[in-house]
Amino acid sequence: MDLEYAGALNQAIRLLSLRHRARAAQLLAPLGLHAGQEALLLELDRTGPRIQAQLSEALGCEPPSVTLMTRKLEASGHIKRTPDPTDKRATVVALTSSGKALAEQIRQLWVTLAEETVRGLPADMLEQLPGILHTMSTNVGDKPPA
Amino acid sequence: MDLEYAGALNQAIRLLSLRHRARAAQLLAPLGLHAGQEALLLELDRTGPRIQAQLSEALGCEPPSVTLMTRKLEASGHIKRTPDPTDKRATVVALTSSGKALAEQIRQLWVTLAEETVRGLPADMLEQLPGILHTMSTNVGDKPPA
DNA sequence: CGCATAACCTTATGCGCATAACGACTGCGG
DNA sequence: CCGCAGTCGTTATGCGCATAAGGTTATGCG
Repeated sequence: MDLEYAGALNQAIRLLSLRHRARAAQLLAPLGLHAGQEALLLELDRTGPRIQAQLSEALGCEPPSVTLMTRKLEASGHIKRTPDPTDKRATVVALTSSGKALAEQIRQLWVTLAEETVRGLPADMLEQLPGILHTMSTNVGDKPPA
Repeated sequence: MDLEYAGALNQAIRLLSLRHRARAAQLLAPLGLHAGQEALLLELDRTGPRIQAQLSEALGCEPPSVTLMTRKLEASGHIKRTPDPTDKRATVVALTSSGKALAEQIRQLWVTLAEETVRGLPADMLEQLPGILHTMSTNVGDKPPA
């Protein structure tokens, strides 16, 4: 692999990360949300109440991050945290009604963001793109099987 | 645009961002670097000494971030910050010899990271990929011309 | 020439993410 | 039944990033 290609690729991924996240933050700000929180709300809306460990897995971030995010979203009134009756270690996280409403708005914003992001790309690329991105994620992200 | 497609796309970008950055951090840790610092060193190595405002522009992050990163890299001995003789507001940032050596190592690691990232993708996609990513960055990132 | 505006940097503060270290609980093997 | 490894969550700490506000120097315009 070429030094120049590798640099261009990594730099492109880094820039896309920064800008996509920044744009998401702009769109989410009117809803009173910070970038990253939307994923948690969408996941809960998609699958129903879940344990924090499951959220951590689904969101691709570590348990301490989930602890803080859930605390803040609870303070904002969008989720509710209750002790799991069957496992005294765990706490289940569920959407409140305001959280459900917010999830719906986020989905609309995400259409806007996605359209904006892929503007000008050929149609056949649009088909492949999610798969490509997913492949790269798993290539670079799967836990060491130890 | 489809709600489902938009969700998948944004989620894929978010996950790729997290994992690619996390993997970069793993690779950079043995060099004593944190993710994000490598871009600054590579930029300096590519273009020579620069003003912080130029770095801010090149890296795609805000001036306060550059201030902190440069302070820490200076504390690590990899760069040197000196007042600009022709503009008393500005400070020019230059690589030290240890910084130059580090930049070379980073370039090697980036080949590793890039190869890992695109593993399994078809060759014609590899050609288009940097352009695609760049297009998405600029789509979502250009400053409002205000 | 003088003054308002703009550019460069810094400080303060806050969020999302990470790792490390810890206490609480579960559940399995002896 | 008990002890111990593994799981769930939390706290503490640190980094990269952001925005907001302020100080200093440069510059362009009347």
